[in-house]
Amino acid sequence: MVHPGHWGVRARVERFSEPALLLLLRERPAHGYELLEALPALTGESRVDMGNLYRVLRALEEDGLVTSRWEAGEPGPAKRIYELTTEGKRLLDEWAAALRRSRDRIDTFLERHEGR
Amino acid sequence: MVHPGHWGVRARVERFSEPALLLLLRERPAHGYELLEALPALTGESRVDMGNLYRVLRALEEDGLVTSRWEAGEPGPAKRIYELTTEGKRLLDEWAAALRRSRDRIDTFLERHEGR
DNA sequence: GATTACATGTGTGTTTTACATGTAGGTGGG
DNA sequence: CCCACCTACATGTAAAACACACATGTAATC
Repeated sequence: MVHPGHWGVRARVERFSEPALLLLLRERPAHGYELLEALPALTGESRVDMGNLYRVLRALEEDGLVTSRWEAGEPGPAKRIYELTTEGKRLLDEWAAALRRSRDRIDTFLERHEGR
Repeated sequence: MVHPGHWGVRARVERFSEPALLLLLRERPAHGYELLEALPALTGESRVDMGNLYRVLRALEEDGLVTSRWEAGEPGPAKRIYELTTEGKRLLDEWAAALRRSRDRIDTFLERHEGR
């Protein structure tokens, strides 16, 4: 976004949907589409990109941070249910720690901005 | 960073060096190298990339958010001194507002993470 | 006069994010 | 029954942001 005379500012945290995802999954197992609908409440974005969401979920699974199983039978297309592993919970805690540091940095900035 | 079994988390705010830059310039005009040394205290990063810093400065200037003048005479190489414009100050305030929202989102996340 | 430090840049590849599109089963209407 | 639409999962690709490496010139200092 640097240069088109536009300069829209959002102050997004990089890959914030990732810890949000992990937090939702710690609360209870869920399938992708469900997470897609629950995420905006946490991220503040109006919507989250599906493509990236599923990619992150698969990558998380590859590294053993979540597990998944196919849930058939119910009406509608088969759902892939994701569940957080112990490793995944550890990652979530790392994210929380990093986010705490990030928040403190923002606070420092804001205090300095108000002029103190 | 998604996929190589690595999952390093930093929770950086996107383009955070930009508002940091503007804040420093509001405090007083400065040249690039000076900003480079002052930035880590605000951003929390060990160092800031020069290339990107100068690119951001030029882009800001292109859009009238900062102005610059060459300062010769003094010992050492000529310095390009950057100064914040009124437009630039307005942008800084927008950033501050966005950062406040971002901090509140993080707080919401953290509270939900502690389980409340 | 070679080396080091200051100061300003450019070039290029990687990572992250956004946008567009594709597949496929189930549901309800005409 | 077949067409439109919804749910659910997935890939392709391009733009944005970022990091790493390199290039240039001036001046102090050894």
